[in-house]
Formats: sequence, C-alpha cells, structure tokens
Amino acid sequence: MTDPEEKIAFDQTRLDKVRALHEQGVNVYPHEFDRRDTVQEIKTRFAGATHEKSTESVVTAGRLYIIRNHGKTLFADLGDESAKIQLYIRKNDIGEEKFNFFNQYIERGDFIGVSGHVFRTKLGEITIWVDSITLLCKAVCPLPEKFHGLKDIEKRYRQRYLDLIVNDESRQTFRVRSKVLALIRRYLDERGFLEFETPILQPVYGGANARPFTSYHNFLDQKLFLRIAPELYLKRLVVGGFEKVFEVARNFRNEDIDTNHNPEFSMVEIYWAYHDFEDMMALTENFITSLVWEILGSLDIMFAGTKISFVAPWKKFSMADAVKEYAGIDIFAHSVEDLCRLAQQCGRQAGPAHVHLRFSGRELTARKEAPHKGGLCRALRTLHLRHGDRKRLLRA
RNA sequence: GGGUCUGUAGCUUAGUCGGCAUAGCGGCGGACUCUUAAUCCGCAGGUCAAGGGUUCAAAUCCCUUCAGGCCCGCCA
Repeated sequence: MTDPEEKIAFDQTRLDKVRALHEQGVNVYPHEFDRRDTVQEIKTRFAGATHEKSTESVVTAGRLYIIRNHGKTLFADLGDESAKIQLYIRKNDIGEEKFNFFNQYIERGDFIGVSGHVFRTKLGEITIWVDSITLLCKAVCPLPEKFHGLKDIEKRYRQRYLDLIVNDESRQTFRVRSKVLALIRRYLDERGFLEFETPILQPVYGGANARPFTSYHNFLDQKLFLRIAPELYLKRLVVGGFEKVFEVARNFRNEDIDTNHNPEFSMVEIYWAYHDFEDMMALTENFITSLVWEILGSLDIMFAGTKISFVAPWKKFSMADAVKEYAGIDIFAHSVEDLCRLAQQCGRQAGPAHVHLRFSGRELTARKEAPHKGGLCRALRTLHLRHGDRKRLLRA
C-alpha cells in the first residue's frame, strides 16, 4: 500500500550536485546505454580470471552499492538485477578530469555504465578494471545504511523498493512469487482449465464473510463494492456451460492488517464440473506438489525454522479427527458447553457461537465432507493445540 | 478489538532508579594507487514522536494524543 502522506526526502547535497551537473551541461539522466553484458554474464564468463587483465573488454551498467575511496584509486561495488561485481578505478587509467568528476559527483546509489577489462584482485575478487565511466542516473535519495541495512519492518513494507534494492532475500521472494503465478496458470492451462477475469466492482458482494471496501458509480448512481471473493461470478461461468474455470483473483477486504493479512490479496479459485471434493483434494495435492518441485527442485522446504515435506500422499483427515489427534479432544463426546469450557481451559476465547460456527464440523464430519483447512486451523486455535505445535499443521 | 513494547542526528543507536545529548555509518574538508562495513585526521549535523503536568532541574517520572512492532482474537 502507498501511504498518501508518504514524503520522499530528497537529499539536498545530492540535489545540489544534480543542479551543478546540469549547469555543466552533463546529462544526468541519459535515455539509453549500450550495455553489452550483465554482471552475472561477466562473472560467469570470467570465473577463471587471473591477476592479469583480460584482453576482452566488457561493458555493463548498474547501481553503485558502495564506494571505497583510496585517494588516487578507488573500489566500488556495482550491482544490476543479476548480481554484484567490484569495480577498480584508477586516476592513471581514466584521467584526472574523469577521476575528479567521479569523486565529486558520483556516489552511492547512482547508476553508472562502465567499460573495462576483467581481472582478479590480490584478495581473489573478480573485478572490472575500469577504463571509462558514464553517469546513467543520479540518485537524489541516499541508500539505506551500508552496514545495518534496512531492517525496520515498517519501512520495508511501506517502501518495498528500498527493501528490494538492499535485501536480496526479498528480491528472491518476489522472483518466486512471479514464477508461482506463471506456473499456476501453466498447470491449470495444461489441464484444460480456462482463466476468466470476473468483475471486481460488484453491486452485491459475496463468496466469503468479510467487510468490503465500498465505492460508488456516478453514472449508475449506485453503490458498488470491491469484491471480497470471485466465487459467485466463477460459478455463473459454470452455469453458463464452462466446465473447468479458475481465476487468479485480487480480492479486497476491509479488515485488520498484519504480516499475514493485507487489505488486498490474491487467491486462486477453481471450479470443476462433475467433480467432488475428493477430486479437488487430489488436484490440490498434485498442483501444490508440482509447484514446489518446479520452483525448488525439492519437496522438502524450510519455513520459519521448520522442515515441511510436500511428499504425496499428504495426510488427510476430518476436522474432528484433527482435533482429536492434536488437542486430544473427541468433539462427539462433549456438549457444546463442554467444548467451550475445554477451549477456555486451554486459554482460548470461545463462546457457544464460536463452537457452533466452528464446529458445525460435527455435522460436516458426519457427512464426510472435506476438512476445510481454514476450518481446521480455526478449530485447532479455538480448542488449542495441546502439543503446542501449530507448525505441524503445515505438514498435515 | 484486548495485551504488551517501542519512538533520540539522514540511517543504526547509547543514555531510561531526574543533573552538560552518546557513538558508528552517511554528509562535508583533508591523507592514502589491490580495498571488501577500507583505514587515518578534522568539521557540521538534535523541537530526544507531539502536547500538557510534576520539579530548582525532564530524553528520563505522570497524563493525553499520534505513529509503529510483537502476541492474542478475527479474516485468507
């Protein structure tokens, strides 16, 4: 989310430098640069570099992450989307004028293009021995602090671009997310599912229980809601005769925000005619397993310090059985009042409404309907995990 | 919604049983031609979140407000 009050603090000394460069006729924001190599390509191609400068030259570009100035020579780390590489710049090589220009006007955060030859320093670092520099984009905001980096959680969420600049894990998470979306679409497409874009502005919202965001259409003189789920419209497509439909849907819910809940979030909903929950469970198992395998090349992943195995077949059980296994409570052996009391003994808030809502599972289970994951988690939260290990749910 | 913790220089922070506002990074000036958070010397930089109160004296104690983190509840 973007905070409308967010003010970006331009650094005055940087703005002064931009102005000074303008006055000197230097183009601070040129339109293009003929980059011949990405940083990763250079690092791969010159993995065997020695202390001797390469005969082949390279031309690359990126953002300056740090500069180590040694007087008549300096080192800098240049990074593009693919990787980071060290630059070695000497007054003797690029000339006094260019060298002074760099010292005076180019700083951390700026984008530059460089050409040069590759070698390995005494300390073993693959480095570009630079022979020319072009300023490509002057940064007017300072980069986050070089040693501590950007750790402030609020800032990381509010200013994701900063997080992405300096935290490679975040960049990796974003890459994975993009890949997941592509793979979801490919997986379902290969199985004959069609994706549709259903209305986001809805006159009547439904498909979930949540408070909506409200908007208004001037021409229709009508209140409209941002959808809280795509369900009802996807079902209409099934009514219309499409037998396998899905949507990667952005939904909007006007509710509490925390690290796991955003007012706008994406979900995948799938509808499949002539198939029951057993088929959907099988599809889901295969679907998730395939995604994990394609992205990680493994079915065992570490999440929040816990190893999670996606190896099929997954354990499948009813909500009632889950409560029995993890909380040690047989919900069929107790009255609603007993269940409330048991929940409270475990330090959980629970009234009859909770139990009725959450444990309509009594009837659900009796009819052997699917254990809904959300329902399962809610049930276990309400009745508490006696073993105190909610993470094990992730394996279940 | 309930509980709890936090807010000090551009950033990261010390100081929190009241007594001159700390340091590192960054910035600016200077030295340095193989460094890795380079190093060394110097300088500038503060409405201690905001407002009120107690006190000779408040970053520090009290009250109110604002912003945020974490835990619980709820939703995905």
